[in-house]
Amino acid sequence: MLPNNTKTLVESVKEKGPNLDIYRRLFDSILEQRLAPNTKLNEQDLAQVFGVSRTLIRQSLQRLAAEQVVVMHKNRGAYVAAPDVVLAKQILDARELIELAVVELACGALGETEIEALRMMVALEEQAFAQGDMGTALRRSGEFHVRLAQAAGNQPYVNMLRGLISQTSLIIAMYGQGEIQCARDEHNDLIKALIAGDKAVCAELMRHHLGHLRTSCDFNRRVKSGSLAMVLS
Amino acid sequence: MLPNNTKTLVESVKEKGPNLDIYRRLFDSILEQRLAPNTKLNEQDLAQVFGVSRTLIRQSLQRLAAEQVVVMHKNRGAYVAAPDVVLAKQILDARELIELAVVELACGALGETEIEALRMMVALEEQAFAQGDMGTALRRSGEFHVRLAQAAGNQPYVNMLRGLISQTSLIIAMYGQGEIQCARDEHNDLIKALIAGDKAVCAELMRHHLGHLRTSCDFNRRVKSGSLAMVLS
DNA sequence: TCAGATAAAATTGTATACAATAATGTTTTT
DNA sequence: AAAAACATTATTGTATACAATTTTATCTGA
Repeated sequence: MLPNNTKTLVESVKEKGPNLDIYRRLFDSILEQRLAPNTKLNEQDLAQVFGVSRTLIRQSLQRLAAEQVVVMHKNRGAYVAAPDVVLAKQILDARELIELAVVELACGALGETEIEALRMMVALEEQAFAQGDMGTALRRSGEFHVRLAQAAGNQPYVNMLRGLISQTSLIIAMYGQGEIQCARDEHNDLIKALIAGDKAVCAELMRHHLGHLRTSCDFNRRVKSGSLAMVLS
Repeated sequence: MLPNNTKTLVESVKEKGPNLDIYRRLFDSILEQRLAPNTKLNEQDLAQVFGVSRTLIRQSLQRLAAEQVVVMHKNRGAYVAAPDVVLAKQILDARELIELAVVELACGALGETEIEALRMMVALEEQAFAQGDMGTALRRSGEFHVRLAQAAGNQPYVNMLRGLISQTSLIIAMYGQGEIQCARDEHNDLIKALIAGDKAVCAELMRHHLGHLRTSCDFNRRVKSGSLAMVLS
């Protein structure tokens, strides 16, 4: 059996507003890295934590599985996904493809409202970072990118990117090291460039931004925390 | 109320091998356009048709909804998705983005096994077409593209493309006119070009191929069949 | 006759109960 | 003591039961 990280799971999810639905809370918990890759997601435990029946828990888990944030093994339950090195690189490639397309669309085409919203997201991200809440900062960093895709005005891009970004969180959790957030000003730079409207510059900024992500990962290292438990199981 | 296309639904889904699971059968039924956009998917009816409880039906519907093939309205049930003109264009744009990336990866990099598999898919598609089974032909056409993405070796591309292709089926059902399949030889041409290994040629072929899709759609026309029922509901 | 209100039916949403499978612990055998 | 076989427990998979909501049908009053 897994060394009981079930309790950790429970505690990491509790004490939040009761308004957010179960899916969202699980999703955010994973994005904020309070649920490590390979963590087993026991249905009954989660049902108790959230105060609902297993029915709703299963719905959420299945939706997360459809997004590749969770993997479900038949008759053996759900686990936080843990992309291997090969998949991790594919995810980052795919993300770059989408993000460059987004930037292409958004460049010089942002309305005042959208610009304001993006600036707000950056502010929130920096605030979380300043408070040392890295999990929230990471999640908000992702939300910035999703918001940008929304501003670009292509719904499939938004959907696809959302999935890729959540998987990026998993990749960072597994292979990340050092200061991933060190380049968070880049979001502000990107906004400026998008307003300026030079597509080549925007694309280069985004490429550079995502490049940081790659270089901050050590794909040689054997995976982090949760996975050990998985191996021992 | 909707003019009872529930019976149509039932008949369109029945008489298939019992091995395929429910999700797959629903998915294929939509891809083969036996379930028109906006068709209501009644849970109890489906449960009876498939001989299972609503539990499994709901699981399948929720998964289809996660893939945007079905939309679920709270307390009002599931309907086959019916992308509007704006979304339809976004979907085709997104599909082109992914497909071009796939072609870029696959160009000159296909193994003998993959080539053989792709040729097989084309043969199956043509066979269905020859037999006048347009639904199956359309589905297999999509499967060819998915198979190509698999051969390209990037899993996220496969996942994203799968969703986009299924939505393309809906777009064709709603806006398509004339001979969509008229250019089905293009799949064979594409295979040849991929083997030859000229990326520019491959990209151009794919662009052209997807261009056919756009030109075969009339986005001015008001949507087809099912949607009227939706309006009347 | 038609609009609105009210009652009945149908449909979806959630919880619970039971079945099937896997994980764990104990006993038995060598 | 180690390994295999069995029994027990825990967990997931599916069906059913009940609650909430919406839709349809009926009734009422102008």
